[in-house]
Amino acid sequence: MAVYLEVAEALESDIRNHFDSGQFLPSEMELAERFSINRHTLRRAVDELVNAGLLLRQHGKGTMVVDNKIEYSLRSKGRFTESLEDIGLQASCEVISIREISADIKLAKRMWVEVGTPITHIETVRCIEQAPVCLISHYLVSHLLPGIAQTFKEGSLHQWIEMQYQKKIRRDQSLIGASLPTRAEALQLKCSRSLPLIIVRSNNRLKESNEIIEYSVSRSRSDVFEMKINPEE
Amino acid sequence: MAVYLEVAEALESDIRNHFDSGQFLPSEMELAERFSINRHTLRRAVDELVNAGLLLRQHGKGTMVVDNKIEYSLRSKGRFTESLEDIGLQASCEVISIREISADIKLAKRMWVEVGTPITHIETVRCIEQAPVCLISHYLVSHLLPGIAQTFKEGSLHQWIEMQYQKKIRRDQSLIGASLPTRAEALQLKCSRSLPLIIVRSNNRLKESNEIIEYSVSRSRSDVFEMKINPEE
DNA sequence: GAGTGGTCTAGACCACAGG
DNA sequence: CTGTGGTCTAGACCACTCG
Repeated sequence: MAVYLEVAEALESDIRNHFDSGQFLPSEMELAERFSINRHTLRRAVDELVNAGLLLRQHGKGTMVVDNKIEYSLRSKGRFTESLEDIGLQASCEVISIREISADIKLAKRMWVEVGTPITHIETVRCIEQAPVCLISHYLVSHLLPGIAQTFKEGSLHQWIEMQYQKKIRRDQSLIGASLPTRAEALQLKCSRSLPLIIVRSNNRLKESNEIIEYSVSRSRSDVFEMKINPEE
Repeated sequence: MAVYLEVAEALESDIRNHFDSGQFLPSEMELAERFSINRHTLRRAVDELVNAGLLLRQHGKGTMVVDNKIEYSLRSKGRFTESLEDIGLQASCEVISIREISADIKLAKRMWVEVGTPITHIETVRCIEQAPVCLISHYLVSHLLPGIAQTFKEGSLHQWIEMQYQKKIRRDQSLIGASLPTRAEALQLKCSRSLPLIIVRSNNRLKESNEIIEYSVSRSRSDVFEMKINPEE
């Protein structure tokens, strides 16, 4: 068996036993010395664990452990099955950012509004036991929700809207896809870049007027979530 | 930009232009000389294309081109949006295998049948313009569909069942997830192991008796498909 | 045996993060 | 500035395939 594979295995059990998620490994130099191998060989071993999703390299900073015991406890529960009615609607632990933007041509098309329409862009993250599991981008038609950028702080955005604005929201069609996370997404979700995300894009309308009020894109860890569809016939 | 990335790009267009699927590349030594770089750097470049699914290394033999031009024509059309009613139900070009098995504990649980119940397991592949894009595993309750293993050859399995057995089928709940392909799946779908698949698991029942007649698992290329959900309210 | 890819070592320098 | 990971080069030897 190749040296780098043996080192990878040894390293993995070291990490499982002595490291928590978010911690940084010793430097490549130090690890190479510890295993009495060349740095290149050590790197090859680390490559294995990076590909497996256990480690995340950060240029100039170090190599972080990203697979953690929390994740195990999540996994042991099995994957969440999330009713589609809730996706993008339910309690989001935390707001990451709120920005006022105006619709570019792509967004305008998706939301059926004019190019340049003022949009409130809210990024949220949903956590389970402190572990981020889902990122959601909400694009809201600003003039239908005056002041929301100032007032909304946390929790369920849709509940907030229904409470504060006395508006009922209706879920429109959704599209479900999958892709690998960007570097930024992997960092935010504290996961490997080789863990697929489930992407759900959906439009939401006002129940009365049928106007589109929101377009949202959610990106959920596929090791945690599974989307449930109930045909209503 | 790193040398190995530039070489990877140059190599890729070389391959697209001058190589067919199944052909072997010149040796690493020769390629390294041709690009005036070290063999290690050349290998790093080839790594990229191997990961991308364009090349396949074979120890002692050489490096083979495994990509197909079809993939491009698919991509250029954009992704299919597939109505959920169709997933796992619609025409499957080709049957890969048909086997009679008996339900193990896992399958029995999913299908709500007794352990040991005879099941007909049909593997099919859906193609678009000769390119495989979706693998489907059908698990059918054998005694409800006598002789299906002998008679079904190709096309839509569900149409076949409705025609031959005069039974109406009703889609039950579905679960949608995502994961990376196994080695075997990547080979069958002629795609890279880093292209996520969309996994849809669903049960189908007889419309009249409400008995479960089928459990199916489909695995679709996420660069080709996107699943559409219409809320029916 | 000749030729291919696979691994390991060694040393150098670059690019990025953070004090 | 220091320390980290990222890249490139160079040379050696091993393991596999095939004639």
